[in-house]
Amino acid sequence: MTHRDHERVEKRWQERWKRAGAFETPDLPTGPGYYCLEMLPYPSGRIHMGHVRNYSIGDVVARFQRRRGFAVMHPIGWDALGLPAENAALKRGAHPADWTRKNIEQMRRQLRRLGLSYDWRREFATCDSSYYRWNQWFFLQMWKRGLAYRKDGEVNWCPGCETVLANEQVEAGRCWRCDSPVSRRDLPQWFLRITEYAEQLLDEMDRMPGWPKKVLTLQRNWIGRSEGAEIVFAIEGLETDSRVRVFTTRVDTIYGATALVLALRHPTASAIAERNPEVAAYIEERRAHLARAPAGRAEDAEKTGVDTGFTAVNPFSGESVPVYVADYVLMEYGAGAVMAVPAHDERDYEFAKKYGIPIRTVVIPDDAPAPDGPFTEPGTVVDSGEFSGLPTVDAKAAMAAHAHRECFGGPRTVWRLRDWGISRQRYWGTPIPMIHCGSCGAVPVPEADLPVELPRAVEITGMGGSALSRSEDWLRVTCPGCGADARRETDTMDTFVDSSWYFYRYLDPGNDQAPFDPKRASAWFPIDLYIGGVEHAILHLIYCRFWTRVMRDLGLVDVDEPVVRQLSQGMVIKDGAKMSKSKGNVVDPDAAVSQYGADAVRLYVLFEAPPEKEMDWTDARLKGPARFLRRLARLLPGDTPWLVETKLPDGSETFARADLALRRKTHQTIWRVTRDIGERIHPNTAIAAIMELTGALAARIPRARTEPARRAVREAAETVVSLLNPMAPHLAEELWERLGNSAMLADAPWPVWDEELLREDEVLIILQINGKLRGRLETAAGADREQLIERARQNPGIRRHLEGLTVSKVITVPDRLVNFVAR
RNA sequence: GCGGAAGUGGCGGAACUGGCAGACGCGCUGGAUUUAGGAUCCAGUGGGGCAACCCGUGGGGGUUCGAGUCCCCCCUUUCGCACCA
Repeated sequence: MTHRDHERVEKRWQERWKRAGAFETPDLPTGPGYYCLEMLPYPSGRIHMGHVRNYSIGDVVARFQRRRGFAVMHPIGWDALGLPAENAALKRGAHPADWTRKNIEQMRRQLRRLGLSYDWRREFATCDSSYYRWNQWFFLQMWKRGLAYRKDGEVNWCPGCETVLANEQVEAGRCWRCDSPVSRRDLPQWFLRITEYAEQLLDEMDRMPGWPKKVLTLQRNWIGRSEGAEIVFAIEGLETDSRVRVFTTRVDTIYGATALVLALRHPTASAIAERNPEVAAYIEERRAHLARAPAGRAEDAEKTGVDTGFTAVNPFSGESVPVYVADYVLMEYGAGAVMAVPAHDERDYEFAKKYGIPIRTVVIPDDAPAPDGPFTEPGTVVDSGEFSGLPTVDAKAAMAAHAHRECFGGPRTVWRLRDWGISRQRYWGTPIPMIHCGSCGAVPVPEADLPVELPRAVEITGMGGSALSRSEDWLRVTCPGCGADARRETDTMDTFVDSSWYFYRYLDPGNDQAPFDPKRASAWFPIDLYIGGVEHAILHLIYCRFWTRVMRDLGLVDVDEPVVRQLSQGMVIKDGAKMSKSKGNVVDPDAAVSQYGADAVRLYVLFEAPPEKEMDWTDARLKGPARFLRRLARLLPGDTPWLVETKLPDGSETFARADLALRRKTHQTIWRVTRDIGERIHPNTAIAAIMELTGALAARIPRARTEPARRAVREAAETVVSLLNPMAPHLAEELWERLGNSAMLADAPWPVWDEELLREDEVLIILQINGKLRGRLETAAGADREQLIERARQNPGIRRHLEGLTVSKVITVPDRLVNFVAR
């Protein structure tokens, strides 16, 4: 096989597979099924190396499991809604739909060139209304159950373009297009009540051994369960709404509370502001300031606040403490108010120092001296009435219980996770199926009217809000409730909605009665392996877990979790940096495939590093795997015509030592590769093992003159080709055929190893004195311990070093080592 | 600051439950073939030493007959989160 042959060979096999429908999967598996899934790509225009890596890894597993006898579900589709399509529309005037379709065409061609074993009949794009109508349907189900609701939410607002901006459109606090300073605005937004599932989502993670620890940790932190207590303080002299709840994880420090601090947006802060112009002015000034601040929080910003003049009663001590309004208290977390304990909290300490709030120590360290600043560790409670003398842990429990008894609070758990805001003021997304009616309010679109399709004729200007809000024909409807004139909701859904359940749709992409047939879901789910980039460790991988639970509660699926095993593959970088157009370090997969072939490119990305690690693309290294493939192609059958005629060993042969050694290597390699792919998902070491076997095979071929020798060679040759198939499928098929096999390798069963041949009969024993290597010993496996020690003593290295020493003990590991402990 | 992960030849990386450190590959050196090669083949390749040997998995301690692997402390690099009470 010459340099240029790969193109012909690869095209040939891609056509064969297609013609034979080799990778088409039945809707319901007849035997055991395996669902191998990779994250679907966004059709940005061209595939990049991250895709090549992701899909190559998935393809290895899919092809492997298929040959192991599973019905393998291995689909692909397009995450086709989203902002870039609108940006393209702005830049070059193409309609988002056309731009997207064109990109899909192009990228599909690129993926096909890689020889991936997808069942292409299941392909769909999330911008198909036949898909997103089910987003809408799910939304309506959630609305019915109170899982979807509308409330004010904060958005990035560009006053220049008069539009809402996504976070990534805000650059250093300014609009990416017109450079106006971006402010924040409260607008009504749609939310999904994911917090309802926070506890389940968190607890289940203890039972998800197939997920990377890293991902689980990220998700745990994101959900952020926090155990503490809620305590009610009464504000003195304020008639309306005078009770303020605070959340704390350190109730044990409550006797040290020397202030009550409210968030800027706290209702009580507003009530106070009505009476106190100074407070009102402060709140307004701060909120205006924060509105101008860049998206993301001002982390090291200096804390500011204002003394309201009001006081609140600490229900534990009965003491009155001043009430402040300050910018460091978050309205969205806990109760939106905190008790300030400067002696035992960094932030309160900083705040108290600045405003002269007293610092009162109520917890002392158990063994260390008290620190200069706040003491935030657990210790022993002091000066705290009846609770004095208790260790922190006990005080927490006792005080929370006390609060509960006395009806001014009690134990409470709060979550960092917020409800999922799905509203986007965009055109190219799933329209939220709601109608606003003057008399009925927000009314759901009747299910029979779904899908609410995106109007094709819109003008995308990037100004003046979403294009939908300017699409009068589309906007105007009659209210399904009262028949009055009404308007459609113009917000569209976050595209994370699309990717939260797409993998169910692959099972039944043509279904127009339901999102999918539950029988199919039950047959294929949970997904056995889900591969994608680490960047989705949190959002996508939590949303899709949430969605599956909602679907479970709707009775659509019978699993709690969608994914058994998750693999977060590392990024592909170049010269130590992320590939990007601006850096000009993008490697185009097509160019590499044209030069070296899909097999070589696949082999390279698989071989270069284990999947979960970052991988630095280096052109020069691609030569290694490419060279290996070329060498193999020359070797088989090459100038070894007898290879095609030779049979496989059938047990009747008597093998010479070298032939037996080759057979051992063959079977050991089957074992290793099976484990490396099937269990560890480390194609890199699988490939190394195959290369080793190839080396042994190549060395043996010219010496194989007897029939048994040739059979051993034939076995090794077939094995190399067969094991290589998941990684380099085209060349493997080609060589398999050249070796005289008529059936496709894709349909051939995965090789099995002979246990007998796994074991070496000759072993190398390591000889040590006090753990230091002093000699080696070749011997038959299973040698007797005493004999082994005797033979070890004869070893020149051992004899020399044992001279003058007394052996106190000999440690042996059967078939491995003899270690003399001597002094 | 909090939390996680990782530090092994010139480079990417191997090393199952503690038992030959450096598999496999890139690169490099020497040789062969070649008009030429950024093609191919053979041999070598952790460091030091003529050698026997000695030293080597970020640094320092420890456990063990034996540590890349287990425990403690430190350093570095990375990735999340970031006023979450």
